[in-house]
Amino acid sequence: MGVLDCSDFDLANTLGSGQFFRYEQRQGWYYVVTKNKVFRARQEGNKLYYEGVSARFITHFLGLDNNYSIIKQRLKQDPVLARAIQQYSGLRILRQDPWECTLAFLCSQYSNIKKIKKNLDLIAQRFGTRVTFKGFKTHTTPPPKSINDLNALKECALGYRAKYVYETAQRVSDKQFKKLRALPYEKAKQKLLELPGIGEKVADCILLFSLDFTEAFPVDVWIERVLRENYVKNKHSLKELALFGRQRWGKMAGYAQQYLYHARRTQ
DNA sequence: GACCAGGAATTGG
DNA sequence: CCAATTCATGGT
Repeated sequence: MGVLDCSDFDLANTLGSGQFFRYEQRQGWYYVVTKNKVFRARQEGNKLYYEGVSARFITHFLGLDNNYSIIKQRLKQDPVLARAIQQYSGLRILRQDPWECTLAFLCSQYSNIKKIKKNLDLIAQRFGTRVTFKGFKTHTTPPPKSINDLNALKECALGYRAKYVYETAQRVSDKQFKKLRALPYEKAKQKLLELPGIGEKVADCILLFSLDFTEAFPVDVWIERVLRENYVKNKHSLKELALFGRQRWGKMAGYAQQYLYHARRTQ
C-alpha cells in the first residue's frame, strides 16, 4: 500500500462529480477501473492511501500534480464560483484515458449517471477482460478494436446510442487521440465532431476530461441552468453559452464548469 | 433556427 | 402506477 500527501483534494467529490463513472465505494475504499487497471484508494484528511497502481499513475490520473491554488484564486473573483469553490474545495479534473472517456460520454448523452454506469459495466462485461482485485470483481474497459459486434452492443441497454458507440469504435485508435493533443483546441474539437454521436457537449467533455484542454466548457442542462440563472439574461443557444464560458474564464473555463456543475447538481 | 425521433432507465408525483 | 426527466445528436 502506498500513501500520498494531498491538499486541495477531495476524492469522493472528484470521483462523484459526473466526470467519471467506473468506480464503486466499498468498505471505505473507492475501487476504480480505468482502461485495463484496477486500483483502490481511501482518503483520510490530506493523506491518500492507495493500492493497485504506482504513485506516478495515481498522481497523474487524479490530477494531484496540478496546482489548484492559482486556479481557485482566480476563479474565486467570481461570486457564484466563490461559493461553489468554498463548498467543493477539493474538486479536481481527472486525467482520463481518451477512448474510455469517449465511450463514457457517448453513453452519457440524454441519459443519467446510474444508467451510464450500467451501460459501461455491461460493455466491459461483454467486451472487456475479467479481473479481480482485492475481492472486487470487475471487467477492464475494452479498446476500440474489441467493440466489433453491434448486436452485442445493443444488449448493453444503450438504445439508439449503440450505433454511435459501434461506429465511433470502428473509426478511432489510441494513436489518433494522441495526435489531438498537439492540435489547438478548435482543431482538436473539429476532429472529434467528425465522429458519429459526438456533438459540441460530448466533444468538450472528451477534450477537458482526457486531453488536457482546460479551456473546454461543456454545456449540459445543469450548466445551462447555472448560466441562465446567474450570468446571461437573453436567450442564447447552447453553442453561444459554451463560447460565453470560454470567453469569460479562458484556460480555466473547464475548471469553472466543474465547480459550477457539481454545486448546481447537489443544490 | 425550430422541431422531433432515437431507447432505456431512473426519478417524481 | 404512470408521467416526466435524464451530463444531446442528427436529421428534417
